[in-house]
Amino acid sequence: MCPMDPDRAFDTSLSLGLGSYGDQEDHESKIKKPLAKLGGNWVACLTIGLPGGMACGPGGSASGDEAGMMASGPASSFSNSSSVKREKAEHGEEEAVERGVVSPRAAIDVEDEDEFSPRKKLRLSKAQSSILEESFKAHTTLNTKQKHDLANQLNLRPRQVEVWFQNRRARTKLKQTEVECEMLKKCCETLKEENRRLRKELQELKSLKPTTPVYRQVPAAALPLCPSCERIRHPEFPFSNESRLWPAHPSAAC
DNA sequence: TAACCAAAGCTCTTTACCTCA
DNA sequence: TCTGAGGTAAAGAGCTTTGGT
Repeated sequence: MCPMDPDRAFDTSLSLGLGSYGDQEDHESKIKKPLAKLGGNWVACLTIGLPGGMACGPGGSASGDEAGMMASGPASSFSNSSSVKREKAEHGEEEAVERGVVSPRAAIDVEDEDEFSPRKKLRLSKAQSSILEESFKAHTTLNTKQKHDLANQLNLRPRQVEVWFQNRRARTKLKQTEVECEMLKKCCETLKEENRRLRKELQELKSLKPTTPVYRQVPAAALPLCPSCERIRHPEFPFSNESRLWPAHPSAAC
């Protein structure tokens, strides 16, 4: 599989009998790629299946007053020093923000981009995550205008919104893969059971009519095929040696 | 019209940080 | 208090598409 070829990669993972994608295409995305199809039924199911507000992560330290949080600016914060950690541990994140120990994200980004280390880990507030989730439900990819609008609304950088959507698509795809894996496992079990049942049936038929040639009871689909032309093996010599396996075969390769 | 190039955007993978049991 | 696992924001590599020249 070529990881850099989304088409092929996606075909490999999705062509295994699910076939229930919606026709929804993200018309605002200029790339009509398979991932855009994830905006269809499967994504909808997965999204609904996730617990509400899950995307805000395990932090959950918010008091639940989301309106208040949004009104006072993003509660997202960085832990850039041990003193900040201590402050947050002792007084809670919101209080740290209020006390100015943890700066609002927007102020850091816009005004002092280079003040902190390159890896700036933030945690989105519940309100921010909720809005992003709602937006993701509407469209799994964003055009430039949508990205900037959302960034303004959430007081984030457009790049952060972009990254969030990238990660969100990745999570969706991962979930989807897990769902498919489970379905394939079940399918495999069903086929195994069917195989056992047919074998048992075959044994019973054999015991009833021991003189009947076996090949007449075997469905065509179960007969061996020529690897080059895929013709069914000649019924007159079902168990003959290799030189007589394909007596009427037109190909010299066999 | 074809070839080239740069920018933008995407996926995939990895890294770093945070939280929790 | 320490630690490992899990979740997730962010970064980097590489690819594709698109628009300009």
